[in-house]
Amino acid sequence: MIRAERHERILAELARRGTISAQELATLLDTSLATIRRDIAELDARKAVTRTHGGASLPQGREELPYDAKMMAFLTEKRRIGAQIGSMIAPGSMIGLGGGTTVLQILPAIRRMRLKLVTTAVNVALDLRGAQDVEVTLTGGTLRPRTAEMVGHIAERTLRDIHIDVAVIGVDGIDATAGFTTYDSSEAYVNRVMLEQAREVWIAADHSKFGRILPALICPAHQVRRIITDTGATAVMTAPLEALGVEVLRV
Amino acid sequence: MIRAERHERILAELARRGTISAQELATLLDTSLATIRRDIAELDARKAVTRTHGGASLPQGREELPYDAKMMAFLTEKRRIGAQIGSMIAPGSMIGLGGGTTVLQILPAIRRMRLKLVTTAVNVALDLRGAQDVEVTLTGGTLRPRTAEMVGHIAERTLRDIHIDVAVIGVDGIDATAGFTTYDSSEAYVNRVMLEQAREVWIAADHSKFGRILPALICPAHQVRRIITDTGATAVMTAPLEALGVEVLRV
DNA sequence: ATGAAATTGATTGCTTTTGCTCGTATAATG
DNA sequence: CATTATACGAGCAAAAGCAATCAATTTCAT
Repeated sequence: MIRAERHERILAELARRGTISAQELATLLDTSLATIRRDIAELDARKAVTRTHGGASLPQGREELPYDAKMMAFLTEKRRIGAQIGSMIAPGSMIGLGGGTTVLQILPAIRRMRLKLVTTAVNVALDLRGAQDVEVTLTGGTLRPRTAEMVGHIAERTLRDIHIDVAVIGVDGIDATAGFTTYDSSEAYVNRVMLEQAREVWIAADHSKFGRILPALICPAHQVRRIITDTGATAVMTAPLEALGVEVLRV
Repeated sequence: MIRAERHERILAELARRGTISAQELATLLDTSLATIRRDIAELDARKAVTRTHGGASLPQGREELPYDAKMMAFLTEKRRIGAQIGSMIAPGSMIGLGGGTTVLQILPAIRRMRLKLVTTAVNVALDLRGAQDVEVTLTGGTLRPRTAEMVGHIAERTLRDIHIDVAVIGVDGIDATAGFTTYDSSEAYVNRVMLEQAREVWIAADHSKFGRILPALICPAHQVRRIITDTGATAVMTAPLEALGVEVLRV
């Protein structure tokens, strides 16, 4: 039996049973324990299974949010930014939230507030599940695997029917002339729709985003009311934006 | 039997009975008391169970655990049901998935398939993020905290624009005359819309759901093509449904 | 066909897990 | 309250599982 076939059958057996011992697999697939262990190790390295003493089990579908390493960059700054934004949000208002690691840091500050909220980010929604007084609406749409954001015409249509008091989105690039940009154009487009539905637009971004220009335009600089960033943003970085009427808040 | 399996079966037994003695577990799992005690201690350390003199019981007081317990009840049966459903799904088809703990067990079987999929359940979507060949669409809508399902007119509108080959939903009650029912009427309604968009409707439910009638009707029995359940479902339970032309599959 | 590379299965020494025993602690019963 | 049965924890020896290595086999490209 070829390796790929063994792997398939191991996964199939696990899907059926949840856990299985190396012994059983060796019997089932009529091969040696050494080979089974190697297989399990490989599948484990690919995160397809979880290796345990004596066998393997299905990886726990932990509701883990899709960021880890990226989350580490400027985490403390992002936390401060998030807390600041939370404190500026009026209770009872309708908030639009995009995706991204910085936006995620707003959630601890608002989960005890009374709010209505619409989001394109699945992880935002999941995090706020359980927040008693936050009514969460998801836009729906096609799921983008990397960021867990929903995009496409479904998301757009949902947003077009909603009036948002404040939309808060994260961006990957901030530049006075190039505007606010990100990597993915479909995400950028959905964000733009959200902004168009909002009376007021805030950008949450740590200082590393200043001066960067990325392929997908979300919106030009003047459409944004304020940027909430950290104290690492120098006057040189922010002055061109302030000249365009964008308020920059450093926390 | 490997440790992970023992843990799972301890949790499953607890989910069903609420409390169990170490003695019984030792007999049930055919292992020594010492090992059972160690297992219980580990699960207790993880807060998955509460250790008591003589055995273990479900941890009380916390809000989330009923869901965990629901998940663990008949888990092995649900896994088999899920695997069976996965094997019956045609590659390339458009699948609609509802929420619920049984439906969740389908995911291991389909995450390596090439599929399009629409779901009302946020946790289904998040779980399938990363499945290379599965294109996931979320319906959007208002998030129900307890089940993480999306309901309301947004979900309905999204579904109305989608043609589904097979819709698979979990239910809480199965009764030939009362039909398929669940606790929450808004979830029931969204599920019904999904069924209406589907060429074929399958129900995934362990045998404990037979004979139960709950407040919210999803659809009458005859609208369903087949029920996939476990071997615990007796002929007495299933005959009235089969008389209505519903195929019942026991796995 | 031939040699290189990859895969497999067996062996060995080492680690983890398991089950047993015994003294102590806990709960139930009269 | 004292007694008794049961459960518990710790320590330890046996068993099971594991990593590393290596020889045999298969696969593949030339």
